[in-house]
Amino acid sequence: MMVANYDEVMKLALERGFYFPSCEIYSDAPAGFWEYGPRGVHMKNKFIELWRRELVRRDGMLEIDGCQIMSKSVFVASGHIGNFTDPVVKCTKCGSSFRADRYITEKTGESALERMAEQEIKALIKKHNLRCPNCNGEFGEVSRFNMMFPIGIGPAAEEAYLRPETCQTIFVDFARLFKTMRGRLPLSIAQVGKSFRNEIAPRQSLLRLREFYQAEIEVFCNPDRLNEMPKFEEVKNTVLRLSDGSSIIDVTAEEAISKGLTPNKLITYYLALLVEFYDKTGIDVKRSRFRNLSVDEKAFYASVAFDFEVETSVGWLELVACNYRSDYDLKGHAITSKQNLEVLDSATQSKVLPHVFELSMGIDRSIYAILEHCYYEDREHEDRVVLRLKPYLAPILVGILPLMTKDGLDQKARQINSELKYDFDTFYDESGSIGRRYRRLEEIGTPFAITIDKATMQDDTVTIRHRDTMQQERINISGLPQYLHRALGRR
RNA sequence: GCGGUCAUGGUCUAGUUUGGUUAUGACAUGGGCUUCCCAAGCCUAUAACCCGGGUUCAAAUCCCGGUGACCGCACCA
Repeated sequence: MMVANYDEVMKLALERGFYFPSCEIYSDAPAGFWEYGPRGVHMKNKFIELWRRELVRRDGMLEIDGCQIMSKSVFVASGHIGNFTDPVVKCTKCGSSFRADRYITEKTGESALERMAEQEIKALIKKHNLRCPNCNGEFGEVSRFNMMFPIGIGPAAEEAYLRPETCQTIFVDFARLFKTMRGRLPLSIAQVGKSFRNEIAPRQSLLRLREFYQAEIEVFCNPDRLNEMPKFEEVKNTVLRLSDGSSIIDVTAEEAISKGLTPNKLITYYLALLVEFYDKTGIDVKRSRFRNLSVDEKAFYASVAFDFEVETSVGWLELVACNYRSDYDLKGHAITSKQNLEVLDSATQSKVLPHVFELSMGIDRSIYAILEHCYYEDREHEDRVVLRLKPYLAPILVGILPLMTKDGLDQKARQINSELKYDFDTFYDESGSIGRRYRRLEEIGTPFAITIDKATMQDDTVTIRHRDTMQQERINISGLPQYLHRALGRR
C-alpha cells in the first residue's frame, strides 16, 4: 500500500489548480487564507452535493443558508463573548505570552478563572509575584484574546462579528423553521457555509484556516426520547470504529449500544450515517475512528463528544466534531433574546426545550483527506500519478480526445464534446501525444477518457478508457450518456 | 504568539560563503512537425531572484525591518 504524503498532495494542488495561497502576488498576504482553483471548486461542490444526497436528503433534513455577519448578542448568548475569550499576559522583557489563568493556577494552586476580570488576574499575578518562566522578566498588562473577527456595521460601526461557526444561524432560526416547516422532533437542520476564526497559528494549508467551510447538521431532539429512533434499523449493522485514543474496536451500531459504548440510538444513528457518507467519499474508513473525547478535551457545551478522525501523513486529522450540546444553545438564546424557544413535542404532547446533537464537518480538511487517500503512484507504469477519485467527486468526469488532429477526427471529437458537456464535466484535449493526455487527465482524477479514432468515422463507436486499470472498451456514441450516468450512480 | 530553519519561472533547483557579462538545469506549459493508443522524437515560444529600506560605482548575493512557508512548543468553542 503506497501512502501519499503532505508534500506530494501540496505539489499536485499547486500545479494542477486545486488550491493555492490567497493574495499571493502581495507580500503582505496574511497566513491562513487559501483559495480553491478550478479543479478544487469542482471537487468541493461535488463533495457538498454528496453530503446533501447522503445526509440531508437521506434523512429529510432542512437546509438553510445563513448570514456570515451576526450581531453581538448572538455571541453573548452563545458564550463566545465574555466567558470564552482567553486572558493573555505578555512578558515585557522577552515578549513570550501565556494563558494567564492557566499559568496562575499551575504556579500557585490558587484557581484563576478564564472569566475573571483583567484587574483581578493582574492582582493575582502581583500577589504571588509571578514572573516570566523563560527569562524571569516582569509581566505587562493582561489582555483578552478573542478568536472572532470583529466587524463594524454602518457609519456608527455597530459591533458585530463574522461567525466562528455556522451553527449559530441554525439556532437563531430554529423557532421560525419549526413553526413554518411543520417541524416535529427530532428535527435536523443543515447548513454549508464559511466560518471565520482568528487562529493564532494557521498552518498546513487547508488543515488550519482562518476562513473555512463547514457543513453542519444540528439535530433538535427531545432528551427523553433519544432511544425512539425507528430509522435506526437502517444502520444497525453499520460498523463503527470506536476509540478511546489508544486502541480501536470495530462494532456494529447495534453492538455499540448494547455494550454501552455509545449512549443512545439517536447519537449512534447519526454516527453511522456519517461513516456511510465518508465511505462514499473514497476515504479509507479502515483508517478512520470515532474518538470518544475525555472530559477535559470536550468543548464547554458538550456532554458527549466523538471526533471523527482520519489517519493521514500528518497524523490523525479531525474531520467532524460530533457533540451532544444538550440545551446549552437554545437556553442561551432564549435568555438573551427573551424569546420562548420551547416547542410542542407532538409525540408526548408536552412542551420541551429541545436538546441538540451536532455533526460539525470541516469541508476543507475533508477535501485534503480525500486527495491524500486517493493519491496513487502507479509503479508498474512509469510512476504515473493517479488520483483515484470517485466519479461523482472528480473535477472532470471524462476527457474527450481525438487520436490525431487530421482526417476529421478532431471535428468529430468536438461534436461529441458539445453533446455531452451540458450534462457532464467534460474536457476536450487535442494537444500532444495520446499518452501524455491520458496522464494529465488521471492526475486530476478523471475516471474516463473517450478516444476518437478512424473506426469512429466509420461506425460511430469510440473507445472509453478506465483511469485505474488503463483498460479500454469500445462503445457506441449514442450509448455514452447512459454509460456516464451509470458511472455517476444515477439511474 | 515563542524558538529554529528557509524564501530564485507553474514545480523542483544551480548560483549567495568571496557582490561584477545576457541568472543554471530539469520537469511542466503554449505553438508547429510527426504519429491512430499510453509521459517518445524534432523545431519553437512563454516564464523567476518574496516585499520595503540601507551599504556600494555595482546587490539574487552584504546589513536592517516586514511578510510567508516548514519543524517543534503553546493554542485549537
